[in-house]
Amino acid sequence: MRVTKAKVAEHRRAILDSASRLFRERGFREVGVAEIMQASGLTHGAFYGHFRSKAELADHVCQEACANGALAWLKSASLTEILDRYLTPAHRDNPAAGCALAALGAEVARQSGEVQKSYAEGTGHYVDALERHMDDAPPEARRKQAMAVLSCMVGALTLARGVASGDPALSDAILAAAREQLRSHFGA
Amino acid sequence: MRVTKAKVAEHRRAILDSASRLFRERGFREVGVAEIMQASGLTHGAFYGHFRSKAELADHVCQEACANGALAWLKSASLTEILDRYLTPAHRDNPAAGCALAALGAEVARQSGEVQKSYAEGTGHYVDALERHMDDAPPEARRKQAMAVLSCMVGALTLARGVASGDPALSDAILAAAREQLRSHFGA
DNA sequence: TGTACATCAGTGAACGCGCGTTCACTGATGTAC
DNA sequence: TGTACATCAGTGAACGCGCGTTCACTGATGTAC
Repeated sequence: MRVTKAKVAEHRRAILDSASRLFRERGFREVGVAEIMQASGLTHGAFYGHFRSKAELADHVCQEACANGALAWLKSASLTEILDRYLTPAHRDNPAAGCALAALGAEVARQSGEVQKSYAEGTGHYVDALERHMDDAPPEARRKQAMAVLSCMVGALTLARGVASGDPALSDAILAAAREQLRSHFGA
Repeated sequence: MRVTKAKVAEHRRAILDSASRLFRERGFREVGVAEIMQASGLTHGAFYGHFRSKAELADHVCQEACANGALAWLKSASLTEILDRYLTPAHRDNPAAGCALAALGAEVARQSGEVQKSYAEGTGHYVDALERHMDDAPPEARRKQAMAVLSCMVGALTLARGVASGDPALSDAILAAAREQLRSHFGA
């Protein structure tokens, strides 16, 4: 049955949000259209009224997740605050609501050119945001420091997630070590 | 037709090697049994004479790739040599022959407990190997430094791969920045 | 403001393809005598 | 060492399930008068 224009927009938003969470949690391939629609409170077939294909949905999700992210917060918070929020067991254990760069990084390389563009732009923005916090360094070194800091953050989260079940203590230790090292080398 | 025992072992090795390359290059889900067998010079159906399932193959591949890796080399090389080999466009562009921690990290969390154990052990060994190179630090700090260095290496490679098509210059810059920062902070 | 009708978002079932897995068969290997 | 036979790795086709996609249908929405 037909539905209010407002409802249509609401449904589209619900699909994007469900997909964003599910994709970050389990990856593109492991999540089906049927599951996304169920999580959005709609039926399987309604999907194609909103998107042309699953790939198109993946494009939109990546663009939103990578481009927007928590950029405003990244710019206003201090580096210590950023590290204390990013490098935690809570973030590790909840990829669905976490950093898209870390969650989707490996899969992005196999997606469309659009997605890769979005991911690259998102990464660039993250570097920009971190660059502002590299206080005690000559200007031309700040960007390099920001890239190294972001690499360490993403890598620590990735490794911590990979070993979370197999060696929980190591997982916690990696997060703590990265946090400590980054703070002592780049912190205020 | 039946085949020499030596040939059987050779075929099993070929399957493991093909799968190891293909999985690192495109991920577990994106690579089919048929493709692995074709790359191994055998037919589709012969697979199940060697492994009980695709999941069992994934287990074995992870164990080999994560546990063994290039550990001997990691221990004998200097930190500068390690960084100069790991953080390069060549490594970025050839995941099939590259670091399993970086290539499989995101997917390992969705694999069996066996695989996760292997990944955790592999990560532990990498940390051990790097720890030896943290010369100018008190012993209790070396392990933390090693974990941060490994995080930065894996994260830089992941990010560089993610943005490789979307922003090639940024991709090269990330590798160079991580290499430079790690060398200046931890190098000999 | 009311009424009549065209539009179209959502439904639920069906389709078709790909992929993991199975199986009857083949013929070379390895073994028993 | 030779011969006869059982074993079994590999073949190629088929099966069946899951998933992305399509479609005829429904009935509420929004519009034209």
